[in-house]
Amino acid sequence: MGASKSDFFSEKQNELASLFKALSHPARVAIIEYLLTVDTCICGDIVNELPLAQPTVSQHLKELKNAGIIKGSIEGTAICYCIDENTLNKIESYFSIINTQLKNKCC
Amino acid sequence: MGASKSDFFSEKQNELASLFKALSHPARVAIIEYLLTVDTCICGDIVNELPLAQPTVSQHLKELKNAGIIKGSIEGTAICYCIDENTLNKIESYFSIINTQLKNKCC
DNA sequence: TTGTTTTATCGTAATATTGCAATATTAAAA
DNA sequence: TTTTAATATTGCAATATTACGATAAAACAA
Repeated sequence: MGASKSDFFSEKQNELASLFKALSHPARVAIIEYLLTVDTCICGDIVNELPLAQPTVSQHLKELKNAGIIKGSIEGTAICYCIDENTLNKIESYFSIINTQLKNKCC
Repeated sequence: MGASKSDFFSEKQNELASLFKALSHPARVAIIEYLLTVDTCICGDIVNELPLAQPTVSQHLKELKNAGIIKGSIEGTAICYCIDENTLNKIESYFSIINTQLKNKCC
């Protein structure tokens, strides 16, 4: 096969897996970290920050946007990208809950 | 191509991407969540919890183990699996730092 | 209009992932 | 030793991902 049997898992599990998949490439981690280093939303120049061709970066940005991890707004010829704080807060909460539950375990 | 150009990114970015990749499949999210529902490490019976064949589950467990997200110890014929608290704490810290930094941003 | 800049999409090649049947391995039980 | 049970490995087919050249689309400038 090759297609994951997502029908057999809960919607929440699939959503979480999608979020992690969006972050599962070093280029996309690098994009997030670059967006963090600047004080405002970034219009243009993300392509110049990465060692990848423009169509490749565009594809990675699309995946981050589809997953809801970043937001993009058109600003003339350029597009301004921001991290979606809401989504990242949700991810932190998820791990926070896991780690709280782990406190009472054996290992 | 198809291979990611990991040489062009930092070691930390590659490590993070690997962790997220390990969590990027609903079956592996389900495994983590199942390990959380029990009070001790689980010996055996992970295969019965998932709608996947035994070799497939074994492969998913291997990926989680290689990423350092779970630990497995041999216990007779069975293998006992636990979540690696250390790794999950690191992931939470990562998002905690990101979210703190996001507090001072525009969007 | 024509040109320029920026980003997206298409098409395609290379590689990776997913899933499972068949089989192997390992350790305990009979 | 032989059997049984649990997990791992191999091999392979189906599908997904990654990367980029070529090209398109959108918005502004001259």
